[in-house]
Amino acid sequence: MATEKFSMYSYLLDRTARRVKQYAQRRFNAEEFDITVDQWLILKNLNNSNNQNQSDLAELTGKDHPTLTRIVDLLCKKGLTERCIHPTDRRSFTVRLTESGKEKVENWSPKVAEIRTKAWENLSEEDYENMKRILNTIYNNLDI
Amino acid sequence: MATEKFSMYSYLLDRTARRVKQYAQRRFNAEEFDITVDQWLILKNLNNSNNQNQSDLAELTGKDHPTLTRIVDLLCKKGLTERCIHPTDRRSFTVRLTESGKEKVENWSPKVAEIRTKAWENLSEEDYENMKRILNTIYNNLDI
DNA sequence: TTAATATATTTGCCTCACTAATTATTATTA
DNA sequence: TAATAATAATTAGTGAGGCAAATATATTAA
Repeated sequence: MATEKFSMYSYLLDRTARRVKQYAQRRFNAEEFDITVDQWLILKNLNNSNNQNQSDLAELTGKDHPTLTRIVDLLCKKGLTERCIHPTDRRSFTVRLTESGKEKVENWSPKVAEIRTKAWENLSEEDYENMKRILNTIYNNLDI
Repeated sequence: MATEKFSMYSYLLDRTARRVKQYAQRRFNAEEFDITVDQWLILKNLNNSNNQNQSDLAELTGKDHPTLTRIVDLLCKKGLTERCIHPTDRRSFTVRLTESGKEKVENWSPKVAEIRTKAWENLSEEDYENMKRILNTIYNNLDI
């Protein structure tokens, strides 16, 4: 593809991703959800497969290790998750939802899904599939 | 659109935007470009329309004001831009490229364009247009 | 003209991303 | 087994984004 002409995508991607996060965060705040969107991502993943070690959890959620460490710190401080010693590897922790964390995920999942839906007004399922394909292609093109 | 099923876009958007930025930043670093991708965005915009005040520049680049202030601080510290007093409004500064800043933009623009192109392997112009449309629609759907 | 309001920029505080380096532990190999 | 390498998690430093509040100056209205 030509060069200069196609440089704007990084700007569009960046600002759209930021707005998507910002919009969700404001809705979270307005509902006094008391959690960040990144923290929610971790909770939601733990709800699907609890008791992950941090490395796997980082991989699953696309966070790097230092970032994941800090997010888990914050979640533990809020009493939503806890670190447990790994049965066979003393370098590792597994992270699991507390009761309070489970409740949070269950009570809020529908609301979050509704908030997320807003972005797709005026767009079709085909758009959604196209977008998924394009984003994944870009992601893989830039494999590190 | 249905709910839960369509919630993954925020994750895909976020991780793709991050990888796009990360890839460019690593290439910048490898070339000893000595600048961040966000700083480059500001320089590039100034090159198109020099002597913007900070508010307009923030609007143009999609940065919020505090962030723009800090990026301009760093660019000034590097001697690539300078703040000039606004002729008629003493609250404002205009920002302009120094000679060194202009050189930087001119010398590096082709390289940056080449770096940016990498993301579009295996994708068509139609994909590009679709993606632009979808991202802009999402952006406007979440108008703040 | 004075008072109230609006605007441009900056500062402080918190969260997150990326890199490099550190610590503790486990696995490998000489 | 002893030395080396690899892995899991953390810490430190820098850049950036978001929000709220502060400062200085302009604009508007009473």
